[in-house]
Amino acid sequence: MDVEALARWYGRNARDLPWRRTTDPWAILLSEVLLQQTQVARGIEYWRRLLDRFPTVTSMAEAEVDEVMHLWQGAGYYARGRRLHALSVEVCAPGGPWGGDLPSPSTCDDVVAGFQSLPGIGPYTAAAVASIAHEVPAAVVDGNVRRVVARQTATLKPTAGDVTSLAQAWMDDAHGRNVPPSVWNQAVMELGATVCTPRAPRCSDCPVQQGCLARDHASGPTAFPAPAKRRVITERLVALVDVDAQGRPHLVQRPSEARFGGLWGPRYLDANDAAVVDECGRRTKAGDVVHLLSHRRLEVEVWAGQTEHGVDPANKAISTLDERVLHLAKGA
DNA sequence: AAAACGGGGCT
DNA sequence: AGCCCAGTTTT
Repeated sequence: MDVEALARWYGRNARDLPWRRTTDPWAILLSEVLLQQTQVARGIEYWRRLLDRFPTVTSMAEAEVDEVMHLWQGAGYYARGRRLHALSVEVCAPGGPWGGDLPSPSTCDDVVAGFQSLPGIGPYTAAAVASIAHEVPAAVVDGNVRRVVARQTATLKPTAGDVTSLAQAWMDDAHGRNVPPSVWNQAVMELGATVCTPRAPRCSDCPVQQGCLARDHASGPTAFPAPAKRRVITERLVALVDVDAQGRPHLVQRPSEARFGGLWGPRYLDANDAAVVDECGRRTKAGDVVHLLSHRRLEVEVWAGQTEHGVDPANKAISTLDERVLHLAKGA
Protein backbone atom coordinates (compact mmCIF):
# COMPACT_ATOMS: atom_id res chain seq x y z
CA MET A 1 0.00 0.00 0.00
CA ASP A 2 1.42 3.36 -1.07
CA VAL A 3 0.23 5.34 1.93
CA GLU A 4 1.60 8.63 0.64
CA ALA A 5 -0.31 8.27 -2.63
CA LEU A 6 -3.56 7.71 -0.74
CA ALA A 7 -2.87 10.63 1.62
CA ARG A 8 -2.21 12.94 -1.36
CA TRP A 9 -5.38 11.71 -3.06
CA TYR A 10 -7.38 12.50 0.09
CA GLY A 11 -5.93 16.00 0.14
CA ARG A 12 -7.33 16.62 -3.32
CA ASN A 13 -10.59 14.65 -3.12
CA ALA A 14 -11.93 14.86 0.43
CA ARG A 15 -15.62 15.74 0.53
CA ASP A 16 -16.45 18.98 2.28
CA LEU A 17 -18.34 17.56 5.26
CA PRO A 18 -19.39 19.95 8.03
CA TRP A 19 -17.64 18.05 10.84
CA ARG A 20 -14.38 18.32 8.89
CA ARG A 21 -14.51 22.06 9.55
CA THR A 22 -14.29 21.72 13.33
CA THR A 23 -11.72 20.48 15.83
CA ASP A 24 -14.19 20.39 18.72
CA PRO A 25 -14.08 16.85 20.16
CA TRP A 26 -17.75 16.94 21.20
CA ALA A 27 -18.87 17.90 17.69
CA ILE A 28 -16.65 15.19 16.22
CA LEU A 29 -17.90 12.57 18.69
CA LEU A 30 -21.48 13.51 17.85
CA SER A 31 -20.80 13.07 14.12
CA GLU A 32 -19.22 9.65 14.65
CA VAL A 33 -22.11 8.38 16.75
CA LEU A 34 -24.62 9.66 14.19
CA LEU A 35 -22.72 8.01 11.34
CA GLN A 36 -22.85 4.56 12.93
CA GLN A 37 -24.71 2.53 10.29
CA THR A 38 -26.10 5.76 8.85
CA GLN A 39 -25.35 7.36 5.52
CA VAL A 40 -23.56 10.70 5.42
CA ALA A 41 -26.37 12.71 3.83
CA ARG A 42 -28.71 11.69 6.64
CA GLY A 43 -26.10 12.16 9.32
CA ILE A 44 -25.56 15.80 8.35
CA GLU A 45 -29.17 16.72 9.02
CA TYR A 46 -29.23 15.19 12.51
CA TRP A 47 -25.74 16.48 13.34
CA ARG A 48 -26.87 20.08 12.78
CA ARG A 49 -30.07 19.63 14.78
CA LEU A 50 -28.36 18.03 17.76
CA LEU A 51 -25.33 20.31 17.81
CA ASP A 52 -27.56 23.38 17.58
CA ARG A 53 -29.49 22.30 20.67
CA PHE A 54 -26.56 20.67 22.49
CA PRO A 55 -23.40 22.63 21.62
CA THR A 56 -21.46 21.12 24.54
CA VAL A 57 -21.40 17.84 26.41
CA THR A 58 -22.56 19.72 29.49
CA SER A 59 -25.62 21.09 27.73
CA MET A 60 -26.75 17.56 26.91
CA ALA A 61 -26.01 16.29 30.41
CA GLU A 62 -28.31 18.98 31.80
CA ALA A 63 -31.16 17.97 29.48
CA GLU A 64 -33.65 15.12 29.86
CA VAL A 65 -33.05 12.00 27.79
CA ASP A 66 -36.55 12.43 26.33
CA GLU A 67 -35.49 15.69 24.70
CA VAL A 68 -32.51 13.96 23.10
CA MET A 69 -34.77 11.18 21.85
CA HIS A 70 -37.21 13.69 20.38
CA LEU A 71 -34.42 15.22 18.30
CA TRP A 72 -33.25 11.69 17.42
CA GLN A 73 -36.70 10.77 16.12
CA GLY A 74 -36.49 9.19 12.66
CA ALA A 75 -32.74 8.56 12.77
CA GLY A 76 -33.08 4.93 13.86
CA TYR A 77 -30.95 2.82 16.19
CA TYR A 78 -32.45 4.70 19.12
CA ALA A 79 -30.13 3.08 21.64
CA ARG A 80 -27.51 5.44 20.22
CA GLY A 81 -29.43 8.49 21.41
CA ARG A 82 -30.08 7.03 24.83
CA ARG A 83 -26.43 6.03 25.24
CA LEU A 84 -25.16 9.40 24.04
CA HIS A 85 -27.20 11.07 26.76
CA ALA A 86 -25.84 8.54 29.28
CA LEU A 87 -22.33 9.37 28.04
CA SER A 88 -22.87 13.06 28.64
CA VAL A 89 -24.17 12.43 32.15
CA GLU A 90 -21.23 10.18 32.95
CA VAL A 91 -18.67 12.67 31.64
CA CYS A 92 -20.25 15.50 33.65
CA ALA A 93 -20.93 13.53 36.82
CA PRO A 94 -19.76 15.49 39.89
CA GLY A 95 -17.03 13.52 41.59
CA GLY A 96 -16.69 11.28 38.55
CA PRO A 97 -13.43 10.60 36.74
CA TRP A 98 -14.03 13.05 33.88
CA GLY A 99 -15.14 16.27 35.56
CA GLY A 100 -17.04 17.51 32.54
CA ASP A 101 -14.29 16.95 29.97
CA LEU A 102 -14.20 14.23 27.31
CA PRO A 103 -11.11 11.99 27.34
CA SER A 104 -8.07 13.82 25.95
CA PRO A 105 -4.29 13.35 26.06
CA SER A 106 -3.99 15.92 28.84
CA THR A 107 -6.47 14.18 31.14
CA CYS A 108 -6.16 10.58 30.12
CA ASP A 109 -3.29 8.14 29.79
CA ASP A 110 -4.96 6.06 27.05
CA VAL A 111 -7.42 8.21 25.10
CA VAL A 112 -8.80 5.32 23.03
CA ALA A 113 -9.50 3.22 26.13
CA GLY A 114 -11.00 6.28 27.79
CA PHE A 115 -13.50 6.82 25.00
CA GLN A 116 -14.31 3.13 24.71
CA SER A 117 -15.20 2.96 28.39
CA LEU A 118 -18.10 5.36 27.74
CA PRO A 119 -21.65 4.23 26.80
CA GLY A 120 -22.25 3.74 23.08
CA ILE A 121 -18.57 4.06 22.17
CA GLY A 122 -17.03 0.90 20.69
CA PRO A 123 -13.68 0.24 19.01
CA TYR A 124 -14.53 2.18 15.85
CA THR A 125 -15.82 5.37 17.46
CA ALA A 126 -13.09 5.40 20.12
CA ALA A 127 -10.36 5.23 17.47
CA ALA A 128 -12.17 7.71 15.22
CA VAL A 129 -12.56 10.44 17.84
CA ALA A 130 -9.09 9.88 19.33
CA SER A 131 -7.46 10.11 15.90
CA ILE A 132 -9.55 12.90 14.37
CA ALA A 133 -9.81 15.16 17.42
CA HIS A 134 -6.45 14.38 19.07
CA GLU A 135 -4.19 12.85 16.37
CA VAL A 136 -3.80 9.59 18.27
CA PRO A 137 -2.41 7.03 15.76
CA ALA A 138 -5.17 4.43 16.29
CA ALA A 139 -6.52 2.78 13.13
CA VAL A 140 -10.28 2.78 12.62
CA VAL A 141 -12.04 -0.34 11.33
CA ASP A 142 -15.42 0.26 9.74
CA GLY A 143 -17.21 -1.24 6.75
CA ASN A 144 -15.14 0.83 4.33
CA VAL A 145 -11.83 -0.24 5.87
CA ARG A 146 -12.92 -3.90 5.89
CA ARG A 147 -13.73 -3.68 2.19
CA VAL A 148 -10.47 -1.91 1.27
CA VAL A 149 -8.45 -4.48 3.24
CA ALA A 150 -10.33 -7.41 1.69
CA ARG A 151 -9.69 -6.06 -1.80
CA GLN A 152 -6.08 -4.98 -1.37
CA THR A 153 -5.28 -8.50 -0.13
CA ALA A 154 -7.92 -10.37 -2.18
CA THR A 155 -9.19 -12.07 0.96
CA LEU A 156 -12.75 -13.40 0.81
CA LYS A 157 -13.49 -13.39 4.52
CA PRO A 158 -10.75 -11.62 6.46
CA THR A 159 -11.08 -12.10 10.22
CA ALA A 160 -11.58 -9.08 12.45
CA GLY A 161 -8.05 -9.59 13.71
CA ASP A 162 -6.61 -9.66 10.19
CA VAL A 163 -8.34 -6.40 9.29
CA THR A 164 -7.32 -4.62 12.47
CA SER A 165 -3.69 -5.72 12.14
CA LEU A 166 -3.30 -4.58 8.56
CA ALA A 167 -5.21 -1.34 9.14
CA GLN A 168 -2.94 -0.55 12.09
CA ALA A 169 0.17 -1.44 10.06
CA TRP A 170 -0.97 1.04 7.41
CA MET A 171 -1.56 3.66 10.11
CA ASP A 172 1.91 3.10 11.58
CA ASP A 173 3.46 3.39 8.14
CA ALA A 174 1.56 6.61 7.40
CA HIS A 175 2.27 8.09 10.82
CA GLY A 176 5.98 7.38 10.31
CA ARG A 177 5.82 9.33 7.06
CA ASN A 178 4.28 12.33 8.80
CA VAL A 179 0.76 11.74 7.56
CA PRO A 180 -1.47 12.90 10.44
CA PRO A 181 -3.66 10.13 11.95
CA SER A 182 -6.77 12.25 11.33
CA VAL A 183 -5.90 12.40 7.65
CA TRP A 184 -4.96 8.75 7.29
CA ASN A 185 -8.07 7.26 8.91
CA GLN A 186 -10.38 9.50 6.94
CA ALA A 187 -8.43 8.84 3.73
CA VAL A 188 -9.01 5.06 3.93
CA MET A 189 -12.69 5.53 4.75
CA GLU A 190 -13.10 8.15 2.03
CA LEU A 191 -11.55 5.78 -0.51
CA GLY A 192 -14.04 3.07 0.48
CA ALA A 193 -16.96 5.47 0.43
CA THR A 194 -16.27 7.12 -2.93
CA VAL A 195 -13.94 4.89 -5.03
CA CYS A 196 -13.64 1.40 -3.61
CA THR A 197 -17.42 1.12 -3.36
CA PRO A 198 -19.32 -2.13 -2.77
CA ARG A 199 -21.03 -2.49 -6.17
CA ALA A 200 -19.18 -0.51 -8.82
CA PRO A 201 -15.64 0.34 -7.71
CA ARG A 202 -13.82 2.88 -9.88
CA CYS A 203 -10.48 1.11 -9.95
CA SER A 204 -9.03 3.30 -12.70
CA ASP A 205 -9.43 6.34 -10.39
CA CYS A 206 -7.93 4.57 -7.39
CA PRO A 207 -4.66 5.97 -6.00
CA VAL A 208 -3.67 2.54 -4.63
CA GLN A 209 -4.65 0.32 -7.56
CA GLN A 210 -1.04 -0.85 -7.96
CA GLY A 211 -0.63 -3.65 -5.49
CA CYS A 212 -4.38 -4.23 -5.17
CA LEU A 213 -4.72 -8.00 -5.51
CA ALA A 214 -8.47 -7.87 -6.14
CA ARG A 215 -8.29 -5.50 -9.07
CA ASP A 216 -6.95 -8.05 -11.53
CA HIS A 217 -8.33 -11.10 -9.81
CA ALA A 218 -10.24 -13.50 -12.03
CA SER A 219 -13.46 -13.04 -10.05
CA GLY A 220 -13.15 -9.25 -10.07
CA PRO A 221 -12.86 -6.71 -7.25
CA THR A 222 -16.51 -6.94 -6.21
CA ALA A 223 -16.02 -10.58 -5.19
CA PHE A 224 -14.20 -9.21 -2.13
CA PRO A 225 -15.23 -9.41 0.59
CA ALA A 226 -17.66 -12.33 0.24
CA PRO A 227 -21.22 -11.15 0.93
CA ALA A 228 -22.66 -12.19 4.26
CA LYS A 229 -25.91 -14.07 4.11
CA ARG A 230 -28.69 -12.60 6.14
CA ARG A 231 -32.18 -13.78 6.73
CA VAL A 232 -35.24 -11.65 7.33
CA ILE A 233 -37.76 -12.82 9.91
CA THR A 234 -41.42 -11.92 9.55
CA GLU A 235 -43.18 -10.76 12.71
CA ARG A 236 -46.96 -10.35 12.90
CA LEU A 237 -48.24 -7.70 15.29
CA VAL A 238 -51.48 -6.01 16.30
CA ALA A 239 -51.47 -2.28 17.09
CA LEU A 240 -54.27 -1.01 19.33
CA VAL A 241 -54.82 2.68 18.62
CA ASP A 242 -57.37 4.35 20.88
CA VAL A 243 -58.25 7.96 20.15
CA ASP A 244 -60.11 10.48 22.32
CA ALA A 245 -62.83 12.96 21.31
CA GLN A 246 -60.16 15.51 20.33
CA GLY A 247 -58.49 12.99 18.02
CA ARG A 248 -55.50 12.47 20.33
CA PRO A 249 -54.20 8.88 20.60
CA HIS A 250 -53.45 7.01 23.79
CA LEU A 251 -49.66 6.49 23.84
CA VAL A 252 -47.32 4.52 26.06
CA GLN A 253 -43.55 4.87 26.37
CA ARG A 254 -41.64 1.77 25.34
CA PRO A 255 -39.14 0.32 27.80
CA SER A 256 -35.57 1.37 27.05
CA GLU A 257 -34.43 -2.21 26.36
CA ALA A 258 -37.26 -2.86 23.86
CA ARG A 259 -37.29 -2.21 20.15
CA PHE A 260 -37.84 1.53 19.61
CA GLY A 261 -36.82 1.82 23.28
CA GLY A 262 -37.71 5.12 24.95
CA LEU A 263 -40.02 6.17 22.13
CA TRP A 264 -43.78 6.57 22.44
CA GLY A 265 -46.41 4.65 20.54
CA PRO A 266 -49.71 2.75 20.75
CA ARG A 267 -50.01 -0.57 22.57
CA TYR A 268 -48.85 -3.60 20.60
CA LEU A 269 -49.77 -7.27 20.86
CA ASP A 270 -48.16 -10.26 19.21
CA ALA A 271 -50.68 -11.49 16.63
CA ASN A 272 -50.66 -14.89 18.35
CA ASP A 273 -51.40 -13.40 21.77
CA ALA A 274 -54.53 -14.85 23.39
CA ALA A 275 -55.71 -11.31 24.22
CA VAL A 276 -55.99 -10.37 20.54
CA VAL A 277 -59.53 -11.74 20.11
CA ASP A 278 -60.87 -9.77 23.05
CA GLU A 279 -58.98 -6.53 22.31
CA CYS A 280 -59.83 -6.48 18.60
CA GLY A 281 -63.45 -7.40 19.28
CA ARG A 282 -63.94 -4.02 20.94
CA ARG A 283 -62.33 -2.10 18.06
CA THR A 284 -62.60 -1.66 14.30
CA LYS A 285 -59.90 -2.59 11.85
CA ALA A 286 -58.24 0.44 10.27
CA GLY A 287 -55.90 -1.42 7.91
CA ASP A 288 -52.46 -2.99 7.63
CA VAL A 289 -48.94 -1.58 7.71
CA VAL A 290 -45.85 -3.45 6.51
CA HIS A 291 -42.66 -2.01 7.94
CA LEU A 292 -39.25 -3.25 6.81
CA LEU A 293 -36.15 -3.25 8.97
CA SER A 294 -32.85 -4.65 7.79
CA HIS A 295 -33.39 -7.88 9.71
CA ARG A 296 -37.17 -7.96 10.26
CA ARG A 297 -40.36 -7.65 8.29
CA LEU A 298 -43.10 -6.28 10.57
CA GLU A 299 -46.65 -6.96 9.44
CA VAL A 300 -48.95 -4.84 11.59
CA GLU A 301 -52.76 -5.01 11.77
CA VAL A 302 -54.04 -1.65 12.99
CA TRP A 303 -57.21 -1.68 15.11
CA ALA A 304 -58.83 1.61 16.13
CA GLY A 305 -60.81 2.22 19.31
CA GLN A 306 -61.79 5.00 21.69
CA THR A 307 -60.33 6.37 24.92
CA GLU A 308 -61.12 9.16 27.37
CA HIS A 309 -57.59 10.44 27.70
CA GLY A 310 -55.35 10.73 24.66
CA VAL A 311 -52.12 12.71 24.58
CA ASP A 312 -50.68 15.26 22.18
CA PRO A 313 -48.10 13.34 20.13
CA ALA A 314 -46.49 16.56 18.86
CA ASN A 315 -43.79 16.77 21.53
CA LYS A 316 -43.13 13.05 21.91
CA ALA A 317 -40.51 10.92 20.16
CA ILE A 318 -42.32 8.47 17.86
CA SER A 319 -40.83 5.90 15.47
CA THR A 320 -41.45 6.06 11.74
CA LEU A 321 -43.49 2.84 12.04
CA ASP A 322 -45.78 4.37 14.67
CA GLU A 323 -46.14 7.56 12.65
CA ARG A 324 -47.56 5.38 9.87
CA VAL A 325 -49.74 3.35 12.24
CA LEU A 326 -51.20 6.47 13.91
CA HIS A 327 -51.85 8.12 10.56
CA LEU A 328 -53.70 5.05 9.33
CA ALA A 329 -55.83 4.85 12.49
CA LYS A 330 -56.75 8.54 12.24
CA GLY A 331 -58.43 7.88 8.91
CA ALA A 332 -60.55 5.07 10.39
C1' DA B 1 -19.29 -15.86 16.41
C1' DA B 2 -23.98 -14.52 15.82
C1' DA B 3 -28.09 -11.92 16.67
C1' DA B 4 -30.58 -7.64 17.57
C1' DC B 5 -31.14 -3.08 16.53
C1' DG B 6 -34.03 1.60 12.07
C1' DG B 7 -34.44 3.85 8.29
C1' DG B 8 -33.55 5.42 3.80
C1' DG B 9 -31.27 5.35 -0.66
C1' DC B 10 -29.40 3.06 -4.62
C1' DT B 11 -29.12 -0.50 -8.25
C1' DA C 1 -35.93 -7.12 -4.33
C1' DG C 2 -31.64 -7.06 -2.45
C1' DC C 3 -27.87 -4.73 -0.53
C1' DC C 4 -25.50 -1.16 1.90
C1' DC C 5 -24.46 2.37 5.28
C1' DA C 6 -17.94 6.21 9.35
C1' DG C 7 -21.23 0.06 14.65
C1' DT C 8 -22.37 -1.28 19.58
C1' DT C 9 -24.13 -4.35 22.77
C1' DT C 10 -25.80 -8.64 24.26
C1' DT C 11 -26.09 -13.58 23.91
